[in-house]
This record gives sequence, structure tokens and C-alpha cells, in this order.
Amino acid sequence: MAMPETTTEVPQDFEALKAAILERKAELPKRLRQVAAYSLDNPDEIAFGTAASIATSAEVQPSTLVRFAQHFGFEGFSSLQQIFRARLRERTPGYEDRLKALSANDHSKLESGSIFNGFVAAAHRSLDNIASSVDPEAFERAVDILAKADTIYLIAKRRSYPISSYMAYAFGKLKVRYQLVGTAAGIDDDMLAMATKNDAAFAVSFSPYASESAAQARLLAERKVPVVSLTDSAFSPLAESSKVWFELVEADHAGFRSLSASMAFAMALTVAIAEKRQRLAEGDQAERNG
Amino acid sequence: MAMPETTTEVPQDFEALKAAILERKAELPKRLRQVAAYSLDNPDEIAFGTAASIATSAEVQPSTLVRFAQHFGFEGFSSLQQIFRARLRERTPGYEDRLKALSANDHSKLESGSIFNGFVAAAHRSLDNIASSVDPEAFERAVDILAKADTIYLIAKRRSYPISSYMAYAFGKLKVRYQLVGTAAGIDDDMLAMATKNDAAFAVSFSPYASESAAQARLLAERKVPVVSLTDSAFSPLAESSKVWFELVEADHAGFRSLSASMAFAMALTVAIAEKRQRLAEGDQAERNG
DNA sequence: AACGGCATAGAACAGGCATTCCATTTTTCT
DNA sequence: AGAAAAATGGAATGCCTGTTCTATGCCGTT
Repeated sequence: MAMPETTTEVPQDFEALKAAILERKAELPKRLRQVAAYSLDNPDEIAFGTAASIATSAEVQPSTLVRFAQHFGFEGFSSLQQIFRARLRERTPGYEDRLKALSANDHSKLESGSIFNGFVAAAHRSLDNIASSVDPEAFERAVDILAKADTIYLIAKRRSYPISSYMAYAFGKLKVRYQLVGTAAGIDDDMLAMATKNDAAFAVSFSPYASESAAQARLLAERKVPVVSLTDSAFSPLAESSKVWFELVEADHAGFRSLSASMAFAMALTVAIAEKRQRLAEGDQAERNG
Repeated sequence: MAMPETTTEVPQDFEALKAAILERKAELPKRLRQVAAYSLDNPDEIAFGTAASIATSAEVQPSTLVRFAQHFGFEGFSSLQQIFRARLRERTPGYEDRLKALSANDHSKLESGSIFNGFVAAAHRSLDNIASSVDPEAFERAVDILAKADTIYLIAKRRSYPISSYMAYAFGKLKVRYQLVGTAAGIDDDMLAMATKNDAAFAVSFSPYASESAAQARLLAERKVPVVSLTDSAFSPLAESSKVWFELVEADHAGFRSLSASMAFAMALTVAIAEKRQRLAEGDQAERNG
């Protein structure tokens, strides 16, 4: 007999399938592993797509999908797809059900759970807060200033530094020229000395304010470099040096503030700038051609 | 022309379709009303079934389904089906709408406003997602491992770097000994060479994975240094080197992901670790005194 | 009671689907 | 280094799909 007496059971639900895939992923050949990764990362695509469309999206041949399904004991791709569909069927979507799901994972029963819940809740509150406190016109102006800048100087220290370092990463990907200010103390001022009024700066500082950041912002403002800033109080020393500034108070949990809302804000600003830049560039090009 | 000048708009989402069906239900002919009732009672069937299977189930002819779809302005049954599928695709229908409803500040009027709204909504979704996908027991174990560590090594590159830099800031304030790995390339490995099994590491890596991070995590795992990791796929190379790992998929807006949920997670972990350390330290002290 | 118009059923059709098969490449073992 | 085995890509295939079309049934109107 070629067949082993007891074959591994064919997974009957998504969880079992996921477990099976993770267990066997190491021993899978290249393309099948590719499908394995895709299927766990894009389960919805598998549920709704056709074999052809999924194959294209996962950069595989349709036949590979069939083989993949058969490797896990299914008759063909279609029967594997049923698992992915059932997953969506069972999950009752909607707001109320999501809350139930949240309490099903009741973190608060365990010691650290309430901390986790607390920070998630605080982040939600922070997001609600910026949605209503950020003035859309101010946002538009900020985007405008920064999109027109030659080089964007990112000023942030300590608690704000993760925000600017993320923006730096994103700007790099988006091909927007920037300078990250806030690393080695000595170099910073030399860097800023090169800024002209064709550049712009984005400064972030939360209480307790790093005096350096405020000083650097003031320095730039004096030299007519437009400054946009993000801070947590109207009394922030940054405000007076800034053409546009945003007040963003992160909700706290037990006195600790995360940066969830600031991150969302930073990302929105970054992408909005990049998008506007592209539009400006296209306009220039059209002008030159016309 | 027989066509009326302004036809009723074709419903673009499930809510609109539902409203349209309910509104016109009374004036529909018998079989079409039958389909209307069936479609609202068994939306999942419509989403996944074929025209033939649905027709059988609803005791109608397939052609009736097509006519039904056309009555509501769709080109055919297939395009109507898309609405039912989209309903299941969007995990959280509602945040966008909630934000629109919150339109004391109507961001969507201005160009960049929709970008802003989009990122806030995506952040909300991400937070819902971690709340239900992070296993509280795993979280507890992670806290345990990291709280007992002598020094916590923070491994993160590129897009993940802001997370670890924030944790570094917080650990500094909380007097938790740490080493931030991921700055100058040469030094990193020397740093890691000093790690012992009394230490622990927290690694963060999102797709596309920085191969360095995975290699460093593996190195540590081989030397019995316990590793906790945060990643966005079960296929992350980090997973296999880790004692505990978390899968956290940030929702995206227009293809860009922010770090809002990761930040909330990181902060929760950081504070939970610090808190547990304090308790452990108090226990030690009590032991010595008693 | 007979007509006219619309809704319906069911067959026919073309296109797209999942699947299979085989030639080729890649990997593994000798 | 060579041979055997496994994995892969890509075209061929037959089935099943959504849609269209036409004959029939139904109902309200005159």
C-alpha cells in the first residue's frame, strides 16, 4: 500500500487550516510556500477571487493553487476556497459583534490585560479627539507649505522622535527630500544653518518640551523658514514660531501616553504632502510642455 | 428616448442597496419581491453562491435574479453580487461613516481632508483588530519573559524603528535596562554578542522584512536568549526564532500603513513590563528582609 | 369576453472557470 | 557529476457560469 494508513485529517475550518499551513510551511517547496504566505495574509482575496485572479495577485500559476490545495488534502482549489468563505460566513460582521469579540478576548482577566485594554481604549479616544480637533483648513495650509518646500526639516527630540523618524522613513520611500534634525547634538545647528526660505520645517514637541526643539524652531522662523508644528498645548513654545500649528492631546492610560493618534496624524500629513507634490510636479510639467 | 433623464443612482454599498430594496419593495412584482426578501434574509448566500444555486434556493429562475439586479440599476446579477461581497470584505463598515457623521469638521470637503479621515479610520480599524487578535495569555507570557530579563535588546529596522525608539525612550524613563539595536551596523553584532540567556529581546519587523532583524533574532535564539516579536504575518522569519510572537496587521489607507496600533501595543507592553518588574523587585526585597 | 402589456420560465449561448496534463526546469540523492 | 525525482509553467480541455432571448402565462382594462 502506498497510502499511509492514517492520513492527516483534511482541515475543516480556517483555524485548523492555518495551523496546518504554519506547521508544514517549512517543508513546502518555493511556490507552494508563496501561496501559503499569500493565503494567510490575504484570506479575503482567496474567499472572493477566482483561481485566475488569485494566481495573478500571488504571482503564481493557477495550477499551483490547485496543487497547493491538494497538498493539504483537498480535492481541488474550490474545496479549499470553501474554508476561506466559511470563515467570512461565520464571522458576524457589525459593530455590536465586534464588541462581543473584544470581550471574548477578555484581557482584563489577566494581570497585564487591563493595561493592554487601557492603551487600546486610550488610543481610540485619542483618534476620536484628533478627528474633531484638527482644523481641516489648517491641515490644508500645512500640507501646502510643506509640499512647496525644497527640503523638509524634521525637528523632534525624545518622546517625539519616533514620529519624525517614521516620517523620515516614509519621505524616503516617497522621494521627498528631508533632513532629520535631532540626532547628534553638534551637527544639528550646522544643518539648520543651511535652510533657506524655500525650505520648510515640521517640528514636534510634547510637554515637557525639549528646549532645543523650541530654540531650533525659533531660529528657523527668524530666518523666514516656514515652520509647521505639532504640539500638545497652545502654550507650547513652538506655537509662536509656527505658521501653522496643531494641538493634539493624546489620551493617557495610567499617566502614560502612547503615540497612536500622533502617528496617524503624521502619516496623513506625510502622504498628503507627497500627493500634493506629485500634483504640483505634474502642473509644472504641463506648463513646460504647453 | 424612453429612458428617464435622471435615473435613481445605483446603490454603491450594502446599506444603500438595502434602503433601496426596502423602499421599492411594495411596488415590485411577485417574483422580484421574493428575491428581495431572500436577498435581505440571506445576504451571505448571495455573496458566495452562484446564480444557479441562489435561484434554486430562493425558488426562482436564474433569469429572475438578473432582472432583479437590473431593476435596481445594476448591469447584471454579477455586479449586484459585488455589493454583497464588499459587505463581508470590509471588516468594519462604519468608521468612515462615523467620521463623516462627526462632521462638525468636515474634512472631506478639502482635498487633503479625505486623506486625513482615511488614516484616522484606518487607525481605528487597526485598534479593533489588535484588541481581538492579541491573545491575552501570549501577552502575559511576553511580559513575563521581558520583565525577568536583565537587559532588553530592542531589534528593529526601517519601518519598525520608530516603535523600538519609542520603547527605548519609555524604558529610559521607567529605569528598565535596554539596548537599542539597529543604529550603526557594525556595532550591533558586538552588542548582541554580549547577550546571555538572562537577557531577552523584543524584535519588530513588518513586511518587507529586513533580513538583518531576522538574522539577529535567530542568532539570539540560538544562544538561548528568549525572543519576543511583533510582526505582520505568521510567515515572518521572526516567528520561528521567537518564544512568543504577535501577529498585528495594520489597516491601510490607500496602501499606506501607519503605526497607530503598533504604538498602542508597544506602549502597553512597555508599561506592563515595567509594572511587573516593580512587583518582582518588591518580592525580592520582601524576601531579603523577611 | 377579448385584448394588450408586462412578468415569468426555460432553453440556448458564448465566455470564463477550475482542472488536468505534459514538457521543462530545479532540486536531491547517489 | 550524473541520474532520478520533484516541482513548476503553461497550454488544452470540458464543464459550468451568467446572460440573453423567446414563447407562454397572467392580470387588469375596455
